[in-house]
Amino acid sequence: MFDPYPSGLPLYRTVARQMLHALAEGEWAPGEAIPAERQLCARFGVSIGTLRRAVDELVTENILIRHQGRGTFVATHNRDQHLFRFFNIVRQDGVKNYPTLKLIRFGRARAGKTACDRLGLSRGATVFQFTNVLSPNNEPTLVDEITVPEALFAGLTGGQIRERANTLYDLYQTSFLLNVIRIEERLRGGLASAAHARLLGVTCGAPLLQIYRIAFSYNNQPVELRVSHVNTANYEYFRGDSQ
Amino acid sequence: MFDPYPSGLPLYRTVARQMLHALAEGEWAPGEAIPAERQLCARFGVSIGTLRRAVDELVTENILIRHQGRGTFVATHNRDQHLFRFFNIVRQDGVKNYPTLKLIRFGRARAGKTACDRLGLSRGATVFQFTNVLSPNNEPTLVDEITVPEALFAGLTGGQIRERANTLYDLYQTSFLLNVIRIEERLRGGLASAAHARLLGVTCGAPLLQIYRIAFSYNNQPVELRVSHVNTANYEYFRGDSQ
DNA sequence: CCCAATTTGTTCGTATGTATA
DNA sequence: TTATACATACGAACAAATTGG
Repeated sequence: MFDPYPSGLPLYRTVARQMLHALAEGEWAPGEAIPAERQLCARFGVSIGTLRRAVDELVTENILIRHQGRGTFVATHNRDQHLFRFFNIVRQDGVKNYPTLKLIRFGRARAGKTACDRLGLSRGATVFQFTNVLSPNNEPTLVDEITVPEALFAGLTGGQIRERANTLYDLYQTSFLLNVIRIEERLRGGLASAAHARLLGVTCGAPLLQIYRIAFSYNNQPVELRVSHVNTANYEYFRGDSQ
Repeated sequence: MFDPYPSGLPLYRTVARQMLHALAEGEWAPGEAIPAERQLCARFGVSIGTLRRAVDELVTENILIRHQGRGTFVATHNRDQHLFRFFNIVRQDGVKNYPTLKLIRFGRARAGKTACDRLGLSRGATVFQFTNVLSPNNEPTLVDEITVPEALFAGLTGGQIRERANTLYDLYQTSFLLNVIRIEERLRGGLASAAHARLLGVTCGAPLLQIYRIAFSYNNQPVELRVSHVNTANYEYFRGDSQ
């Protein structure tokens, strides 16, 4: 059998990569339990210690979740602990409230230059573009302009976005088998355009926080480009911990 | 001997806390190697596996650094890998360049209400306040307004800040035994005041990125409050990874 | 250049504890 | 209660990197 993982790596890391491969292939689906440790030891031909270390890696990356006595599960985007992992806007008094979401626009277009670069698309590729207004505590606070490749999101409709039961990333996960496991964000200060001012209920030229996000799935595949404009009069972007 | 760490915790965690205690007491100084694993096993009366797990915790928190064949060292703020751990401003073309720093103001005052709250000070406590302009690539880009408690920084002078060889946090570490190991940041959009506009070479009312930072040492002790105003015309705040 | 001592890194396995179904 | 699963703790054996002679 072909071993796609060059040696020279520690055994626990090659096991982790093999598990990542199984996840990317959809062998283990989000929300489901993966086989028990002993079975995985047999499958990969390693000791319990080595296997646990491999699983440790995927757990610290928030790809797997362990529950003592129950099993090890593929992380999903519909668990409360994870709702705020990719939503860093909190009210200045510290209140965390998941926002309501209103779809303003949905369309299909050819990707621009930056979208091609950021999403790794070839020129002329088509994308879906849509705009959401997010309102924590029913206060319109963010405008999200989102771009995703049609190749990965075949058949996506505005109705799916409107009628989704959980977060957008849960929709990506359940309907398109795309698991967002990592994001990169770049933040700047900016001024409200007329359109953004209207959507957020501020004056044109008011200061806004701008966030440029790329969301990645397995194998560092970019799946979403998102530009957010945030009214930080009563809210702020919070970053805890280090790293 | 009194055990300050209540049981019920796993053994490896109590060992990690005891090591943290030794670090906070200054028994192991920044840049120095801590005793070898076997010696630590003897000292704490645990097996090699348990000790390594305790060390693992401090390594993932960037408090210790392991080097195979050499030893385990207390992390410092003057290593290249760590220079950018707490400096997240990069040029939009991706170039990372450590900035030159110019001290604009240095003074001593009574802490205001927010400073007392954030730094855990009692009313009327005195603080040092100083202002820096940071210029990556010799372009004035950030204004940092910094507040630190006099109780922790006894004798701090503007000269020390000007003549420091490395980063500010290296000065905190070497001169005041304060190790910044974690930060919290809150970001907002704002407009340039006249003073900030002059320092950054922008027009009054230009959009700026505002960063409110609290820096923590061991035991979650806050040691510094910092408000940054960033001109993001050519630079941006970058956040990689997840967590 | 090689050798030996030291130190951390990896892999193995066993035994026991704790949580869940 | 019982069975299963993950969590903790122990320690042996060997590999790999570093240092100093």
